[in-house]
Amino acid sequence: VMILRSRFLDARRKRRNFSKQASEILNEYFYSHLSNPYPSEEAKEELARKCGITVSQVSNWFGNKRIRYKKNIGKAQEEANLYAAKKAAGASPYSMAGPPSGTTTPM
Amino acid sequence: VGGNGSAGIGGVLAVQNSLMMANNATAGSAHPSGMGVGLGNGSGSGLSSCSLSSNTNNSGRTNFTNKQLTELEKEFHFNRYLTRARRIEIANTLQLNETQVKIWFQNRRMKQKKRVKEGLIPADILTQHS
DNA sequence: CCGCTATGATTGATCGGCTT
DNA sequence: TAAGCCGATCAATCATAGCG
Repeated sequence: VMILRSRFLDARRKRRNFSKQASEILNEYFYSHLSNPYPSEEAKEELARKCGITVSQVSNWFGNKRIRYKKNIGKAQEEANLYAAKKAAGASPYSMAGPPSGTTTPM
Repeated sequence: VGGNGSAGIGGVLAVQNSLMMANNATAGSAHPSGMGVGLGNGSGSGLSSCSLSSNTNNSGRTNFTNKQLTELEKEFHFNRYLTRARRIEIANTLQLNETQVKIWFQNRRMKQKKRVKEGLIPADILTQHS
């Protein structure tokens, strides 16, 4: 049993956390577009370039981020929200529309 | 951690093994497109019962066995697209639904495309052109 | 050195849109 | 009109990195 179990540790799950800076860029984008955190293919390419990762990795990051963000809401996530608020204040040519919720999300 | 309740011992067990690898070509076209907005969603899961030979988890996710995956891979290399007849035959042999076989092939194609796109995997057999 | 959490990747299945 | 495919995403899970 369990033999076979991943014969050779494929280079797939051998991940390496992205650089702090890459995470910064991704998070900034994510929180700056909370109303629609779905970057276009072009946006993904640019993010990938800035972060030094592949487009697929950017897609994976947003996929994981969206889901994990939802699973929290009301936790440190809101705290991270000020992340965007702060950076957005500085420069954000994007439009911030309807935030997820005013105060606390009843549910 | 056996995540799923796969038999504790002497069972099917099996974690994502290294059952992948393949190549092929065929480029597709990527197009951006507007889509739904905002997070949120809400997959309506209406599962219940079903205790046949389908190993679905608590969710509606089917855990294919190594045998099934091996057969599907084999078939995929033979043909990246299925005919209705072939699909039925395979579904029958592997005890899967036609839909599952169909979906598996679609996902497999996308997977390969992705590999070719960035990864250099290719070489692909079936480049019969020019 | 160990246990737990954070995080990147994989994948069966779903959704919308377009084609046949 | 229905069925299949594509592209993107979801949702659950795996496996490892990293921190205390």
